[in-house]
Amino acid sequence: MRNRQMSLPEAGEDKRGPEGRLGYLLRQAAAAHRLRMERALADLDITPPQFTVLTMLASYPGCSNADIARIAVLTAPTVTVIVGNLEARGAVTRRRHAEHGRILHIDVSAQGLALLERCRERVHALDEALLAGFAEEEEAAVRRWLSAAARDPAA
Amino acid sequence: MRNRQMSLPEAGEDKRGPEGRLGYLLRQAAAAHRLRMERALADLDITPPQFTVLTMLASYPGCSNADIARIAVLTAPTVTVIVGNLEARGAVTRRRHAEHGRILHIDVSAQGLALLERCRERVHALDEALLAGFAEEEEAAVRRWLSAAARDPAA
DNA sequence: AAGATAATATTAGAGGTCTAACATTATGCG
DNA sequence: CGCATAATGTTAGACCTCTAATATTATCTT
Repeated sequence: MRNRQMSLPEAGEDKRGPEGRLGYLLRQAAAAHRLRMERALADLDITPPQFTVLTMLASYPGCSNADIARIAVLTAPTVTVIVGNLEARGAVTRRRHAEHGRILHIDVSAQGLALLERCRERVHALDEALLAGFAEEEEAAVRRWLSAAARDPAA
Repeated sequence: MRNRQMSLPEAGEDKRGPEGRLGYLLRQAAAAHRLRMERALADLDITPPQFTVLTMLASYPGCSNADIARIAVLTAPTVTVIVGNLEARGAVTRRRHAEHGRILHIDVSAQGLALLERCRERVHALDEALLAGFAEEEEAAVRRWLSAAARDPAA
């Protein structure tokens, strides 16, 4: 049932090649990268968002749910879900702030640190692959563009 | 509770500026663009994925669930959800193939077409904004890079 | 013609993401 | 001090996305 009547386009053709709309291209590229990461991490039983949050927790130990939401540009409920899954998995633990009774500090467990190391190699390899065949000037343009697109999600 | 003990970074600083990891930048940029689209379309009661699928259905009328999954690079269950919501909303209708009893053809309703037109203006405006401040050479590099990143989600 | 293979559509289950609403705790102002 | 405001964490509900499994229908092979 490939091309029934009017020959549908293949992936990368038509509006979905380099001439397509930028927003569409951006979504496709991000979805493909997410899927590659998901599959690269699947046997370690960790998801890409969990890896991202775990990385931040390792960089800024003891920060709170709200802190993570701010630096990861996610909402508080989203972070609650991700940290909940990391906790259920044993990668992080939580403790109440000494004086501020409401705040919960999050710490990466030894098991979580070991897990993080194993993830890093694979994710970095995928990141490297994103640059294959591009000159430094092009890379600089891409970085500048992505940073600009990431700013002001509210605007 | 801004900077409690060790001064957490602001958005766009640290690993999240143009020097950050490309995969991370890509995710942030796509998430920001998705959120902008969500908010731009919210009052029309349609989501970005629904807009994407509706656009494809208008371009290739009468194609099936599986056709959409192929050209949008999504899985069949995902498309089932999105088309189901479009149908519940009255933007599309479905009919059985004349001879192939299993295939369901999807058609955009008049209401769906009118809706699509209203969406297009807003989405195109957001797409234009993605290019503000970038030269043609840079745009070409970005397009080439996004297309490369979007290829081979399985690899 | 009969059985094996492939394609289509759907359901179930898990996880991520948002908005809206709520409960709890800090902080600030009169 | 006491109340208003803000920050933190959570729950509820909706949607998108995946993998895995199932049912139905077409097609191919022998």
